[in-house]
Amino acid sequence: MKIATELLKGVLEGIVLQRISTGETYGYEITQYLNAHGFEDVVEGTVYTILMRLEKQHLVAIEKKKSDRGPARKFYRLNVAGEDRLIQFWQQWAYVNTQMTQLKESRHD
Amino acid sequence: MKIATELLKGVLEGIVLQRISTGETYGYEITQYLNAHGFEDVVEGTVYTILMRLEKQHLVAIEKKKSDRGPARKFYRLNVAGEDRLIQFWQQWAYVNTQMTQLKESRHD
DNA sequence: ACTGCTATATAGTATTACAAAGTAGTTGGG
DNA sequence: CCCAACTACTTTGTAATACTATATAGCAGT
Repeated sequence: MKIATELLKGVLEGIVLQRISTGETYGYEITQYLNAHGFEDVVEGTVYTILMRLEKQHLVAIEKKKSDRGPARKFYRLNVAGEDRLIQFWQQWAYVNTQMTQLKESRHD
Repeated sequence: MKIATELLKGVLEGIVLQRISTGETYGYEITQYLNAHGFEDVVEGTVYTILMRLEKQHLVAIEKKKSDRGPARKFYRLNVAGEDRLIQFWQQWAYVNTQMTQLKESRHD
């Protein structure tokens, strides 16, 4: 499904954090995963910008490892600040979700 | 609850469309309503820019009416294109929601 | 060599929410 | 009458973020 890119703002960062939190991973793999799981139009450039943003905000630990299939990979793991941010993200998401549902179901007086 | 403004991008337009769809309304009222229903930090400037965007995209019909309490109000109603857009919005929202839930519950192999 | 896949990086653009300030009409208190 | 408070709309500028497009590079198979 085609998703308006504006609807992904803020969401994609949460998704990337979530993906990293379940085990160390790297940009290319994250992109492939998202493309195969409902976010078909997300491109590499987007994921890499997010990863570099996370790094700049000190939410991740990075380790470079050689690959047997191509260039070296930069593996990401969440640090404590990253885990906190992820928790916050899901709380906000749940909250927005709740409010949206109520809004949709409510009528004018 | 404090919501990251990035998480509202795209969402607010849908909310405003939804609010208009349940009966003709105007900017100030929409702002008040949102502030009282989970979106406390949304300010007038934001709502008015959205309304003008909707107008520019020909999704609404506008009627100016005198108020007994202050300056004249600009009332908004959705036209057919606006209704379509609203339907699309909820479809995309539901889709993203589904994918997010699956993503949160999934683990690395 | 060339193609394709793996992998990272970055410059530029469009969109959008928010901050901040301004303009105006109406009402009620002093 | 003046001023504050509330109602109501508008506009300018800024920050954040996803996307477009492109570049770089390693490795494998033909």
